[in-house]
Amino acid sequence: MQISINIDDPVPLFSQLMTQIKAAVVDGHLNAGDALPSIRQLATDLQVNNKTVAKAYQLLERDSIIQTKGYRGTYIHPCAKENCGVDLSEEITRTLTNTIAELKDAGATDSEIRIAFGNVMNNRI
Amino acid sequence: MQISINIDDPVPLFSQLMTQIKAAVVDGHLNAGDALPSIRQLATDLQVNNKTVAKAYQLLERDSIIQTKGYRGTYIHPCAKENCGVDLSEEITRTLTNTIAELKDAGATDSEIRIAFGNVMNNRI
DNA sequence: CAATGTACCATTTGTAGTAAGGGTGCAAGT
DNA sequence: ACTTGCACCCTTACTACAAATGGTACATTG
Repeated sequence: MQISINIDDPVPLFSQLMTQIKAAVVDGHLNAGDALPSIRQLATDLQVNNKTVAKAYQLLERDSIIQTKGYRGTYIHPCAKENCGVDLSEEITRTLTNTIAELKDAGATDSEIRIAFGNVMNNRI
Repeated sequence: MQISINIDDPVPLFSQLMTQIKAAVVDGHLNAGDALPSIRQLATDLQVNNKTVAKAYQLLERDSIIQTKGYRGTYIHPCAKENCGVDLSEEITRTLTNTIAELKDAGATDSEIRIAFGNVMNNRI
């Protein structure tokens, strides 16, 4: 598995990581059950912080692309290939687009929507 | 009509203005058809910028609390009293609360929701 | 003990948005 | 001429957040 990180790329490092691991899965370079390097290992190899790799791994696990087994390491999820097609962030964008369109139709200002959004996200309702 | 602005109040000036005008409407101090001071006039009286008053007036007109008739001045909307009960910002908050709850149930991260929201609001879809 | 994922503390940098102010100009009606 | 609302320009604070980094510590298993 070859992973390369480009610091000059405006795409966040953790996002580059996720993209490349997903790509390796769909290409077949990584298959169900394959072991991934540990967080510390990969972070050292790529010269990035542990937490950057940890973040990518966390999101990949949430998307069921990988499986972390605690002290036993991290492996490719049995259903990784199928789950690569499911892009949660696209779903989020679609849902929000619809909701925001509704609000604007109702006469809401961009600013008002932003303020209300901030309040909801911070539980200051 | 008495309007007082408190600069030390964390509530934005334009928001204080809106609140007080609405209050005057429900109290009966301002009735349908009554004339409001012009933007420049009120701004001078309260020692605030024209644009601050203009912003309050714009939002009040959108909420059908007042009616601006161009060069002829600004007046209380015929249905002002009824429309004071309709708080659009509450509606916005309710709608967003529901949508965001759905997204979180689906496994979305706060950060992801924020990013997606920002993209949608800026048409960078 | 070594390695694993994970959780917490913290910081810095850059970006984006609100709120408010200052200014200048324009079309429309009196 | 004068006033009206409204449209742009630009600037200043302030706040919130993302991204990344640093360090320390934990329980677990081999």
